[in-house]
Amino acid sequence: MAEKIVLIDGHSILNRAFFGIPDLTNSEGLHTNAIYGFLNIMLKILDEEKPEYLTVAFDVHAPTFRHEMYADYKGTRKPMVEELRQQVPVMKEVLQAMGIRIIEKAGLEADDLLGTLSRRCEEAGMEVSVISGDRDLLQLATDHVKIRIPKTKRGGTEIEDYYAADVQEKYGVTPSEFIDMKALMGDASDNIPGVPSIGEKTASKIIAAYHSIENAYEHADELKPPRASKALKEHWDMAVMSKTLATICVDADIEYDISQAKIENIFTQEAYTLFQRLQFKNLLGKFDVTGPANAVEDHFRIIRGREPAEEIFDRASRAGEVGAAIFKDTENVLPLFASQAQAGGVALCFGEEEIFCICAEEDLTAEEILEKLGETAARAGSFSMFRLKEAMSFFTPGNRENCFDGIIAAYLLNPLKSDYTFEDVAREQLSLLVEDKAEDQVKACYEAYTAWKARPLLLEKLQETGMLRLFEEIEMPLVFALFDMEQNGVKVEAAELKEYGDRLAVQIEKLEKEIYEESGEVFNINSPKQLGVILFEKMGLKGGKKTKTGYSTAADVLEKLAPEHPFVAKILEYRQLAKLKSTYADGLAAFIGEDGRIHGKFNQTITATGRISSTEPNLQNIPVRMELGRLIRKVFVPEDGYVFVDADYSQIELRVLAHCSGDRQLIEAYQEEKDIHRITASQVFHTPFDQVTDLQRRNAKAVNFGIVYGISSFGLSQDLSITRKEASQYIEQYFKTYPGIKVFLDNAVAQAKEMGYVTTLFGRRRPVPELSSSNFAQRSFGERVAMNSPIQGTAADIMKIAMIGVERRLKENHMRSRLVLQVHDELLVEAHETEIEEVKKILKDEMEHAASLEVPLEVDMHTGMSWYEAK
DNA sequence: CGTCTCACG
DNA sequence: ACGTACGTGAGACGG
Repeated sequence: MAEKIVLIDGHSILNRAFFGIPDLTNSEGLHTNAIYGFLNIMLKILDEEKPEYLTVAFDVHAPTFRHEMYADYKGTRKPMVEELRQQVPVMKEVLQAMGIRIIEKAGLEADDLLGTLSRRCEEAGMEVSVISGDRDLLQLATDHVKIRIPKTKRGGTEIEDYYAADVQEKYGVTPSEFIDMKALMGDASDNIPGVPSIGEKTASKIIAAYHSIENAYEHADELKPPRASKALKEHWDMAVMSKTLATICVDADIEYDISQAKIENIFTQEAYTLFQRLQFKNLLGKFDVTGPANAVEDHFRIIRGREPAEEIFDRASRAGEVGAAIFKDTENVLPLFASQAQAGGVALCFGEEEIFCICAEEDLTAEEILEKLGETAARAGSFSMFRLKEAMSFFTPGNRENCFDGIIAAYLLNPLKSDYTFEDVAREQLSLLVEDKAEDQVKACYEAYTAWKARPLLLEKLQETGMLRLFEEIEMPLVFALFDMEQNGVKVEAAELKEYGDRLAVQIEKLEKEIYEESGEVFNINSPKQLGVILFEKMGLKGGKKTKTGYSTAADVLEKLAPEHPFVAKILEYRQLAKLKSTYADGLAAFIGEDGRIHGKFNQTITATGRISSTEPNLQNIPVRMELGRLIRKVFVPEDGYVFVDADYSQIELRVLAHCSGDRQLIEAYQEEKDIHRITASQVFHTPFDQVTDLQRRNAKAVNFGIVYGISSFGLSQDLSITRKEASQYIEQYFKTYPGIKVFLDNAVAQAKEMGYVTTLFGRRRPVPELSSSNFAQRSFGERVAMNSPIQGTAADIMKIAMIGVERRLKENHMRSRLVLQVHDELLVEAHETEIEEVKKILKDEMEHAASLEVPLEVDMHTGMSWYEAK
């Protein structure tokens, strides 16, 4: 059987993949979608065809022979968008790593390379497949040269195949006649002019009848549509030129040694490393990874019984470094209570070949195993796990100082991911692939091994990125502070909450009735779609469309209509009440535990900036701005014998900005310790401090906020309901007043552009991949992120330091008071009534001294018998 | 499961 | 001409 070669049109397939696949970026901010798509297409074809040889052709971006001849027509090629351009060299790197032959030659287009190679290979008796997205190449089709055009459709790529006969069938002309057809009809995408007024239909008819433009020209008078006849005679020179442009060269002078195109193993170690960097997870499965992968499978042992288990724990304790994982008992759990599954045992690793799975049995219960685990943690040199905070609901590590959480490390190294798993860490740090199907015990062994093995690597990366101290001194201690806070929970009066909900229900029902009556029909007020139709069609209000699915009924739209239309005001009120009832009254009630407290989760690996997030329920968005909503805070109460002490930072972000920018004016303004917005207004509007009007102050405040968010004239104009021009003037004035701020913000963007990330005062990094986008909106977003993240992130760092300090002091002094909530710039402590003054002192002290800035950190504090009172 | 809306800092 | 204020989470709707 004849040997096979596959020839790929590099740029064309890369281009196809780029536009066919949604944007992907790796953690370095490198766009990868085109490379990913290219590889998928290539692998699919290799799989199908199993060729002996493979070569990828690229254009060299210099004017080529054919370009030069008719520079006017071929000169204006659109520049490639940045996201695609940056992928080209990486694509070549990938191919090289896979040992795939690349061919490119200055002065030749990929088409010509492909044409020449396909001809030569065919002559050498081979079967040739040419892969391209470009139909131009159809002219190369023969009985042994197959042109394959991939189409990215939903649900995979389909490939259209063309031998010479297929071209004939589909287009009614032979492959070589295809050139003549192009010469007549032209091709806008390739800047081939063609003959005016001749399109695809006419060209096809003419060439089918006369086979070449030369022959057609000789019979020009007979040509069917008289218009075409005239055009061809008048524009014969265009036709000739177009034919030259459209003809792919098949005898270019290139050196090509077929033996270099031989396909060896393309899944090389080098390629694996590169794929990892590009984060092509599902392509990694195609590699045959040997080595570390077997460490776990080959060496783990299942330990049953008390004595052997105790021996392992003992050996682990004496080992310097220990990795551990807890696995669930899947056998003795009713499916209904799966979420409350008990531990089935633990896996331990303390050496390359020391991997053990210790299972609970009758003579050794899970409780005992977990207790031993805590003791082992206390005695080991280092103790590594994943999701330590979650694991701590099963056991108590005897020492918090030597603990390591690989998930937290992974988060710091790339805070943009939506989830973090030990499998990802194993793959990224150890090139270790964990089988999805592995049973729980085996998975736990992998997890323990990964915890043990990846720890030094992760620490080294944290060191390299300047985040080791952040990790060791802030994030790891915070794990325990958050754990304690979750365990503490916050007391919520269930009965009062229900009463509040009932009161809302009455009002909601009343409003509902009125709304149905006034609109003349019963509809779902909660459905923006239905509501939009009622308001803007049935009732004919003006205030046009906005969203893709219909009319916008967002509050800011409705608020503009409300003064004129009491009906709209009722909708807004209904919305407000419905939200309070469903999200807060009913929503919170569902989370009250048997101890009368809500134990929400405080998550450490969610936000891109370093803030903590709160879920199940979200306790960081309990209403406060509107009185009716604020009332909910009355049900958050301290235990008998306790009082709430609430402490919040005053304008921490602006103070961070003052410090980080070093702007003398703003720093001095803060050292005055007066109303900062008024000072800003006074300086920006050149008005004496005590003559600043309310409007001026309000505007200055909005600008201050805007600066923190990464100011844009559009955003500010929206916020203040002014024109963009006015907003621009405010911003300009602001920057004139505080020139240091402008320099700081510009620097942040510049640094992000250069390095690809921004940092906080404590070294926390946030990558900003959006800055390399060619899309204006995306890029602008990146700029705002670059301005905002260092500020928001530094404030988050400071609060974390404060929390750790507060927790530490409360514990050190053996106090009964406890931290129950964190709301970004606010801490809520449930203080024992004998400890109130001490708690206040600790809060003030730890919060104000969490960081030493050029401006003082100020804390406002209140006490009360509910969160409502204490705020 | 994506979109819209809205609660917080 | 475009189309955004930064960071979150949850509930409701509707395909």
